[in-house]
Amino acid sequence: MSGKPDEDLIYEILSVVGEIPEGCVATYGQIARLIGRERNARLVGKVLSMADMYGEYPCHRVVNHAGKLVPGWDDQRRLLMMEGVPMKDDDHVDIKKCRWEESGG
DNA sequence: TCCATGACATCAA
DNA sequence: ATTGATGCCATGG
Repeated sequence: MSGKPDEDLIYEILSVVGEIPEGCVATYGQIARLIGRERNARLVGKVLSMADMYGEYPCHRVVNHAGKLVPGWDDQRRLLMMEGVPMKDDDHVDIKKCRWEESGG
């Protein structure tokens, strides 16, 4: 089980990212919290930046607290739109409507 | 150890 | 919305 320290984070982060339902988005802080690393929101982003080499995960469903999309990634907007995610702007999703409620209430 | 970086979060102006 | 500052912490030189 215990491999390199980063592998554990990668596994937990990607595991949560893979749980994000279609048509919803999650924030970095939200994911960081779910894995018990609320302070590691930045690590989430760092892992997602190379998540594509760890498998196919819906990393496009992860945005920052303001619902802003990833800088320099045009496809993200297109991917979110075709999932039915409400957009506020070309660079922001209406996170108030599509925020993933993993607590269920 | 010290310094710089980062797909972040939060506050103040 | 934008800019500046601060907190947070893993990673790399």
